[in-house]
Parts: sequence; C-alpha cells; structure tokens
Amino acid sequence: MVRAPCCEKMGLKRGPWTPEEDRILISYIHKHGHVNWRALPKQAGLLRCGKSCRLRWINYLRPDIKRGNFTKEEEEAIINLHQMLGNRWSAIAAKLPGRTDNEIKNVWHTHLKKRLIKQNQAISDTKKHSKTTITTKSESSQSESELTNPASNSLPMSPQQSSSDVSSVTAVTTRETNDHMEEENKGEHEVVDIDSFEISFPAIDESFWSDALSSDGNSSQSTLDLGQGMINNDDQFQIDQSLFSSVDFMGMGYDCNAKSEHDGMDFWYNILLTTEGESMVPLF
DNA sequence: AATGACGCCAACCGCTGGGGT
DNA sequence: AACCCCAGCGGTTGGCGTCAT
Repeated sequence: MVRAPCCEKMGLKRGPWTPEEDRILISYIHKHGHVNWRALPKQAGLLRCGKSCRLRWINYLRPDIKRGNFTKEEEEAIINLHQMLGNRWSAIAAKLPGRTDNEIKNVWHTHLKKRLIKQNQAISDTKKHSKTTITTKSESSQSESELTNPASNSLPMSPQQSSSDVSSVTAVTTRETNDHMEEENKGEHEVVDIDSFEISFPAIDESFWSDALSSDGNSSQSTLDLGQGMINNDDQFQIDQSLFSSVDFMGMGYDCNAKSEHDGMDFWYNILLTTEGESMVPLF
C-alpha cells in the first residue's frame, strides 16, 4: 500500500517558497511559536502542510541559521564527525552551530565525499607501490559505500545496531598472532578480509556501552575493562597508548586501537573514545 | 547563440520512534 | 497491548544555474 504524500491532500501548495509565504511563517512563529506543526499552516493561513512549514523553518528561516559557504574548519569538522558518526546528519549538525542537517548532507554529497574518495584513491595508489602487507582481500581502493558510512565499519557495534550485525565489527578487524606484533611495528602484518575470514562474535552486552574506561596516565598501557561484553565475559581491551593515533576530534575524543584476545588470537579494533571528566568511555 | 551535461541545493518522501489514549 | 498521531530523520528528487561544446 502506497501512502499518498501529505501535500497531495486538498490543494496544498508544494515547491519553492515565496517571500510572502516566508514572511507569513516567520511572523506566525514569532507570535505563537511552533507547538503543533500540523495545525500551524491552517492557523497561519498558509496553503502548506505542516511538514513543509517545519522544514522551511528549520532549514532556512530560523534566525540562528548561518548562511554562506562552509569554512575549511567546518568542512574538516564534518569529515571528522562523519568518520565518527556516519550518516547521522542531525547529530553532526548539532556539533556545528548554525548549520542544518540538510545543508551538511548536501555539502557532504556534493563536495566532501568526492574529495575524500580522491584522497583515498591517491593514498591507495601510493600504498600499492610500497606495500609489504600480506592481504587476503582484493586490492580495491576504499569504496564509496565505505566512505558513506565509515562509522559502521570502523567501530564496534553501537547499541542502536543489531548485535547480530557481525559484519560491521569484522569489517575492520585485523587478525594478528602475538608473533605478528613485532612485525606490525616494522610495518608488516596480515590483514584479513572480512569476506574470507569468518568468525562469530557473541552478542554485545548493553553494559559495554556504559562501562567506563579507566585510564592510567602513568603506565604505557591502560586497560578498558569491558565487564561483560564484547568478546566474552572475561575480556579486557588492552589499550596501547603508543597506538593512539593522537587525533583529537575537536576536543571530543581520541582515536585509538584496541586489542582483545579471542581463541588464542589477538583482535584489533579501532575505537573512538571521548573524555568525560577523569574517565573515558566508548563513544559508540 | 543554442543546447546538452553537470553540479548544487531546497524541498519532498517515506520510515521510525516516542508519546498519548 | 494495540493503535494513532506527530516530529524528526535520512535518502532522494527535481528545478535552476553554470559550464563546455
């Protein structure tokens, strides 16, 4: 069953807004606010559906909207936030005052995604010449789909994700034996393709996401005690601080690698951590 | 000057989750 | 528990402007 678009009902207007409509909407919201978007157009005397009014206000008419081109800083922030959050445009917009989710989404699709694809293409071309890594995966460059939703393939599953969605974890899981650790330091390690390396992870316990990571600033390593959770109930993530990438996402967190042992093998994860006072918690 | 290709972006569509009954 | 209503979200579309031929 296909639902008819709301605006098709009874001659409601669609398409671009006129300055007069804008004026009516602004004036009404200034006087009465927007408690009920559905009722608003009728009360304001607009031949639009509530949804259309809401969108026009949120994306264009709000007084705190910042118009004009995105600055370099804003673009970099979007790239970083997209790395962390994926296509959660509203969450990204919340970090960029004056910018709307729609605007950010458009900028991403029209500028930033293309730019990143080019950059990654260049990086992968460079790697092809210098690579010593044993790779079981076909040597394809980062795909557009990976760029479209990096958060889903570079992080442990979020509480919103299905715990049966194993591929989102395995997508960046690299397998290393303990022996490979030293090799890794020399820049060599085995990268295991998710398609050819199958392993089932137990479901993530909800408590994982709320457990705090205690950080020991003095030692070279700190330990993230997962409590019950990620791989099995006894697991701990060894966070090797030397492996912190030192990337500080706008003061909100750190990008680091984490290791967990499972069936005699070490599994490495990329985790984003955010600081909350003294402790650090997994961002996702 | 005409026209087709392309890029941008405002607006729309359909889905989802929360709250109320 | 089931249903309805609504706001909010992310994906998609279509119109318009610009550029290349």
